[in-house]
Amino acid sequence: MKISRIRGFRDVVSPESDQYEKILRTAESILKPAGFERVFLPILEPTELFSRTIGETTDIVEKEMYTLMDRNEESLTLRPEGTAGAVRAYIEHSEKNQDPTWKIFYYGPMFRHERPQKGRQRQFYQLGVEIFGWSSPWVDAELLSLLQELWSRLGLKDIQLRLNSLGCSKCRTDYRKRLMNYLLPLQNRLCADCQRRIERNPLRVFDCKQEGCRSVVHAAPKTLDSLCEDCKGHRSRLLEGLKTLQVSYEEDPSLVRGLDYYTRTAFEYTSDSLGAQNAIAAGGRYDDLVSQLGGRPTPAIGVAAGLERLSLLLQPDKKEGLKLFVAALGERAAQEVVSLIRNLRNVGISVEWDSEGKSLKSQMRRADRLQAHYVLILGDQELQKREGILRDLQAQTQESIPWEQSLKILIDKLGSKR
RNA sequence: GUGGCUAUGGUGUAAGGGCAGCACGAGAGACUGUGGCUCUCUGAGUACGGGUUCGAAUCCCGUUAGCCACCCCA
Repeated sequence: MKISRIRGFRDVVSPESDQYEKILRTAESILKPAGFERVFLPILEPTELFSRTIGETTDIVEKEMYTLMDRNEESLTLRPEGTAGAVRAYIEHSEKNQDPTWKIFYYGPMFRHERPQKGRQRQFYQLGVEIFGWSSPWVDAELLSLLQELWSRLGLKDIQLRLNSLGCSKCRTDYRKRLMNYLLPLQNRLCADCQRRIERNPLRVFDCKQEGCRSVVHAAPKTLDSLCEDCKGHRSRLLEGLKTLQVSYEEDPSLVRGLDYYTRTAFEYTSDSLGAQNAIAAGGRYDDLVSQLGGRPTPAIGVAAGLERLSLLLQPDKKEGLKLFVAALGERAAQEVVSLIRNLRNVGISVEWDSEGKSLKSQMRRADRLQAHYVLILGDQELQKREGILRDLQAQTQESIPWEQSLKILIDKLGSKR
């Protein structure tokens, strides 16, 4: 019986996988010089880690988590996002080595039980970046600047940065009160979903796309107006920093994030060419999260970028052609050829061959299809003469080379190119 | 989770109650040891399960999956 993949879980194969690689390589080349270390974090965590951090009333926790019982009756969950696990790791890590700062990035699968759509899978891949231990708005500005650099090096155009400040826990509760006071008398103008949201999570009303709700929200008090002096200062210094670093942005007071732990800076990168699933990366500051999970109070900021959405935006790269195809005719030729192939590969020259003993024509065809630059032909005649034929497929020329020196000759000829 | 649309070789498509065809790709050959162009041949398909009918790719129902919107979000 054929067993097929489960819904929303995909095999990421070439050329998409090549693009994931490219994104990761590029990100690494930007982040490493900025002092970030690459970490590998667990995919499975205690359920409580997510329910406590992301927010009990969020969609993610309420209905999208892959939760399972371990053999010892402990409830475990496949991580729906990366930050909670990173914070957990930070707490354990910083206890050990006394250093309150940590700059990390990681990459891996996340899991949410949503209805699949283009750019939305149940297992999806995120690149996460987290910075622990600094509260200065310069850190926010630098992170946004690194991201801008990443988009630009990946050749992405038309990426918008939307920015908001949600305030610290104090201004958030103040604001929440003001917002509820404003919304309650207007309840009947809101859709059913939003009426429920007022009590549970009034900020979410801002996300609603219903006509009635939008008009109500339009005149609603904004987070920006409720910021305390410190938060206002943080915001304005961040905006100055962005100016200095020439990071372009657009302020969006209605931007609230789907996770409850954000404080102060919240941001989202979107692209117009992705349809409804238009967010390619998002993040923000979460200054209370570390202490909330039992660590020493530590300010932090982070971002998550979705690889499938990024790769949808990337132009496909043309594949690098093969350097050498070895056409060995017969078993004896195969015996001669295999260690040469290994040695060439060991110095970084890409080599393929076909061990099925196909006809020369068939092997030449394959070499052509693989866009090989050269073909090395070894058959009975060549074995007799102890030489091989090296054909340059692009130049359409060929020459005989003495077999005993073939390794050296090939390395000379093919090694340094490109 | 809700609603809509869709499902034919590996890929892209035709047949709209009556013989499942075409193109590309793949494999072999024409060229007996040399790729690309050309030609020939070969393999490969109606997502799955029911129903209507003399007869179903085609009509109906269910399932599954994909896409789109909602929702949500990366």
